[in-house]
Amino acid sequence: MTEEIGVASGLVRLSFLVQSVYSEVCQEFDLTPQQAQLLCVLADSESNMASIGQKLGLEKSSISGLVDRVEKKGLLRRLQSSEDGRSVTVELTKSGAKIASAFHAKTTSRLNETVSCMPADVRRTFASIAGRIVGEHQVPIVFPD
Amino acid sequence: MTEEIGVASGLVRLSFLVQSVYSEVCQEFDLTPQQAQLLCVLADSESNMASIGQKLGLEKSSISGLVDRVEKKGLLRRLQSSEDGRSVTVELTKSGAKIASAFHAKTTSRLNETVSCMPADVRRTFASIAGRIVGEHQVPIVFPD
DNA sequence: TATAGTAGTTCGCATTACAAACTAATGCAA
DNA sequence: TTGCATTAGTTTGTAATGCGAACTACTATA
Repeated sequence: MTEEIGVASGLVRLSFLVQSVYSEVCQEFDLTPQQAQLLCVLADSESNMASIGQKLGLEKSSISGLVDRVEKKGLLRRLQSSEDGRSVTVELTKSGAKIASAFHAKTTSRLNETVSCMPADVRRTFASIAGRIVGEHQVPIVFPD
Repeated sequence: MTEEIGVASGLVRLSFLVQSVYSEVCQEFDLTPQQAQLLCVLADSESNMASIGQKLGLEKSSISGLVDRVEKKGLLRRLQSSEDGRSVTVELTKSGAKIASAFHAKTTSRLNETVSCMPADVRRTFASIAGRIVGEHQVPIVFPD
C-alpha cells in the first residue's frame, strides 16, 4: 500500500488526489472548482475584483466573467465602493454564505476521510509540514481553516 | 512563517501551490497543464484512449480532443491496434519523449526548490506520508518518480 | 448470421483564461 | 482648475477544457 516516492512526485500526485476530491464535492453543490474557490475566498471577507485576482492568481478579465456567473446564480453581489467610484466590492449573499459554509464543511470532511488511514499523530505531523510549506510561500487562503 | 493549520486546509492550499508551480513550468514548455499531464502519463508507457481516460479521470470525448491537440504539435502519434481494430494506441514521438522528460525534470527541480526550506529529514518524512496517502487511494501515476 | 456491446470520434454547449481595447473614475501637475 | 496619466473593471475575441449524446466501425456472442 505504501510506496516509496520522491517529494516532487508525492506533491503532484497528492495534488491530483485533492483536486479530484474537491471536484467531486463541487459537483454535489452544482459548482465548478473555480466557483467554489471564489466562494471560499469571499467567505473570509468581502473583496474587490483586484484582490480576488491576486488571491486566485488570475487576470482581472478572468475575474469579471467568474464573478458574473456566480452572481447570476445569486451567490454573491457587486456593490459600488463608497471610497473609490471605480472599485467594486464583492460579497456573498446569504444564500452564497450558506453554500460556501456547507461546501467548506463537506470538503473538509471528505479530505479528513482521505487521510483517515493514517494515525492521528502522523496526520498532525503532515498538517504541520504542510502549514510550514504554504506559510513559507505566502499561499493565499483559498480554503480557510 | 509556520502556520498551524488543519489537514484539509493544508491539503487544499498545498495543492494550490503545486498547481501554480506546475502551470509555470508548463508555460516555459508551451504546454497546458492537461497536455503536460498527458505527456507524463505516456512517458511511462503507450496507452489506448480508454486507459488514458481512466488515469486522468476524464471522459473519452475529452481525451479525443486533448490527444488531437497534442498530436497536432507533433508530440505523440496514434497507431491502429493490431489486436483490436477499434482500439487506438497512443505513444510519444521522439520529440514528445524529449519534451516530456525535460518537463518532468524541470518540474521535479522546481518542486524540490519549493520544499528546500525544510531540512532533509522533514522532506523525507513528508514524502513518506504523501506516498502512503496516494498509495492508499490508488492515485494513478500522473507524474512518474 | 443477426445483434448486442465496445472503442473512439464528432458535435454542441458551458466554463475557463488570456490579451487587447475600452469606459469611467481618480489623482497629480502645471 | 484644467488636463493628462493612472487605475479599476468590463467587454470582446480566441483557444483550451470537459461533458453528454449521438454517431461510426469493429468485435463478440447467442
